[in-house]
Amino acid sequence: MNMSKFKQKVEQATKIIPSGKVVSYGQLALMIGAPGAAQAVGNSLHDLDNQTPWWRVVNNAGRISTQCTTHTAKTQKKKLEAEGVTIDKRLTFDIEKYRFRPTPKELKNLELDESYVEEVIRKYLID
DNA sequence: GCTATGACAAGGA
DNA sequence: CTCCTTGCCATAG
Repeated sequence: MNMSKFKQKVEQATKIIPSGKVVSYGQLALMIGAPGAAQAVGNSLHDLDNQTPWWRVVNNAGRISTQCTTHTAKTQKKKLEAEGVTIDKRLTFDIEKYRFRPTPKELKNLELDESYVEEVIRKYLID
């Protein structure tokens, strides 16, 4: 299968998200070395199969925003709740409470150079 | 190579 | 807080 490097990284990054944790599309974009590609990330997730925990990726407002018919918001909510994430009826929740903050080591596994990793750390791993 | 599109993000009304 | 506009990036045609 011809999968672009971008998609491969999206898949890889998604798979390192622990159960019960979530990341935003923009955050995932940063994790794979594509700052600002939040929308492209969401687009790629749509193509990936169900082996990848796509439900752990939400928008930065702490809200489930998918309208996809095969990966419905209802399904995503259900899966997240099964992992311990509390979500209200408006499909919103406290994202900061569950946000996954990857370690430098995990980021390096995604084939990123160290200087970039440090920049991401400054932006996302600081308390 | 250019244009349109989309499971986004941030700021203004 | 919700709705709308503008900006970004990676694909499809």
